[in-house]
Amino acid sequence: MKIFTQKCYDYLTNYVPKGFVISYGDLAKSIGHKGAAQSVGTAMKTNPYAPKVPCHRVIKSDGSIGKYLYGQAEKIKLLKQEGVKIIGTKVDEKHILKLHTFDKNNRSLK
DNA sequence: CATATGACACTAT
DNA sequence: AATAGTGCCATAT
Repeated sequence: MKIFTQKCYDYLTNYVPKGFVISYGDLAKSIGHKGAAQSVGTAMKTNPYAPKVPCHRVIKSDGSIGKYLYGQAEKIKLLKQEGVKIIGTKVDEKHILKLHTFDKNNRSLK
């Protein structure tokens, strides 16, 4: 059982491909720490493995960019380079990785 | 060991 | 729709 921070890096490097992003909250859930969204951010910050881990592919649940070690502008730049569309201040939904969630009728949401 | 902090999320205005 | 208030939780101090 790896520590939280380690799992974050592991998940990012192995499950978040170039051209896609995931929210802090969903990342937390994905590694089994539901509710620890803010902690994910803390982890990214305290362990600047810079380009080593694609921490620029983590955004807020409302689609907005969030912060970045080298500044939000840099984060946006990197994402664009990877082919992610930015609409105004938010990331295009098509590039956001979501958990397999369902609505009340048990139909998967897109 | 106890408190504070912050790359967040959710709800109610 | 946009903003403010409240809750969360792993780390840092």
